[in-house]
Amino acid sequence: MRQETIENYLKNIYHLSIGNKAIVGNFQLAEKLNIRPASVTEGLRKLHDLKYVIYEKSYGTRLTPIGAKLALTIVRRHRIWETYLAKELGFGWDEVHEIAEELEHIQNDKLINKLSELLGNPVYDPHGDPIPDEKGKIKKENFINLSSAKPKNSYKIRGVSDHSTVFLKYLEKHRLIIGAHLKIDSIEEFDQSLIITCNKKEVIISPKVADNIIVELL
Amino acid sequence: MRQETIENYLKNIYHLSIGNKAIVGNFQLAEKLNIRPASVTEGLRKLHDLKYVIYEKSYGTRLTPIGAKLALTIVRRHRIWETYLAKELGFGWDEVHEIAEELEHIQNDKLINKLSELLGNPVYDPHGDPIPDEKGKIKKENFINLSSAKPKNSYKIRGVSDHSTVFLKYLEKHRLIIGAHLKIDSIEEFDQSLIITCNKKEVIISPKVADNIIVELL
DNA sequence: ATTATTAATTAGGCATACCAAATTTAATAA
DNA sequence: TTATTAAATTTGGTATGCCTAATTAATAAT
Repeated sequence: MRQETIENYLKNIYHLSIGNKAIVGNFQLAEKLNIRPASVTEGLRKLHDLKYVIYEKSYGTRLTPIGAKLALTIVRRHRIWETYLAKELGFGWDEVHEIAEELEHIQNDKLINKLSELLGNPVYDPHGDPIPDEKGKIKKENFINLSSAKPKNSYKIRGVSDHSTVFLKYLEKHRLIIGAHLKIDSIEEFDQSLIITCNKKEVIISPKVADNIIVELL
Repeated sequence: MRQETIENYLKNIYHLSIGNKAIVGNFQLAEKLNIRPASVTEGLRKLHDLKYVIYEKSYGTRLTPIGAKLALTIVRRHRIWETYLAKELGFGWDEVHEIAEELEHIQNDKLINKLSELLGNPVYDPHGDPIPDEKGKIKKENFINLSSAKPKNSYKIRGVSDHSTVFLKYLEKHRLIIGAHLKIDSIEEFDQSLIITCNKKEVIISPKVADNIIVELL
């Protein structure tokens, strides 16, 4: 199996098992990998043989310790590159994801460690995601999705789940950036829209948008 | 055809047509690409269809303007990355080639231009090779191989043809680095070894080594 | 000019990573 | 419990990029 293929599978299994539940289904994984479920079945069987995952057919998949370690290596590479591109080269937070998607497959740990050092060993990337350290240790915070926040409470934006350019450009337009404070005024009963105050301005946010903003209760 | 495959073919055709002659043979190209001649025949037919090369069977191959442009893009990427790794991240000149071999396939011109700018738009990489500019324009110098240098003349080292770690470590050990001045004392008749003086020390150099050192007559 | 020799091509094959269509398995609702 | 629906798997197939072995073409040597 090509190294890049392995890495893309493991990375996405990792993200799915963090974001949703421990056991990952083929259908979701197929969507993330942009391939058909039939191909995923095949790929997972190989990754199982390679001891990267435990794949029980028609049930689900989870990472082995070996697989998790490699997954975290890729996540680290990705987030270090994103941080580097934004901080050192002046790319926008909406541009870095795509480039890092390629750079994360460069096989050289010394390179990543040098970049990390140059950046002062950052713990968060430009999207607010925690960067695993060299050993794969990653900060675990109990931030929540804005979509599950309660009215009248105040929150601080800590990150985003969607990294696409369109989404990030949208957030920027409304000044909904990492670190910003916001208060939930009310929740629209009809469609679950949030009416929030941020930067002294009222903004209405769709449930889909709220679902991709990560906040911390203040 | 995968982009990386295309790029590796074109890059190597470019290097062979500069170093040797305009028309490149399959056998040499196979060696450079580390694949068998039979596979090269197949690859070249495809590159011909894609208009990157003009391939005349059993005769040879040359780049089209389109192909040359892409080849120079790859060469630029490679050399910018090498310079970046050496100058900004402190990698040794013997380490950078391998890493750049991967990095050169990252598809983002803005990235390369930002790196170039950060470095002050360098014209030479750590091995003394000229870096093409954004338009593909590359400095053409008439340096010569040390192996074709004449006794009693003095030269300045301007570059190397082989970029392998072993070779570069060897040169470093003898202080035969870019910029160093040397004088050819004599040429051994028996095996064409060169007896040279560099940094006030006499060094004996094999023809193979001399063939991979590029010098300028002083 | 004929013969070696070396290079290039053809023919037939293999592994990877994907696919669509048909089928099976599991989960959910009636 | 059975019917319905959704997810996962199997089967058979494709394109890519390589390979070896056999053959043909070009080059060099006698």
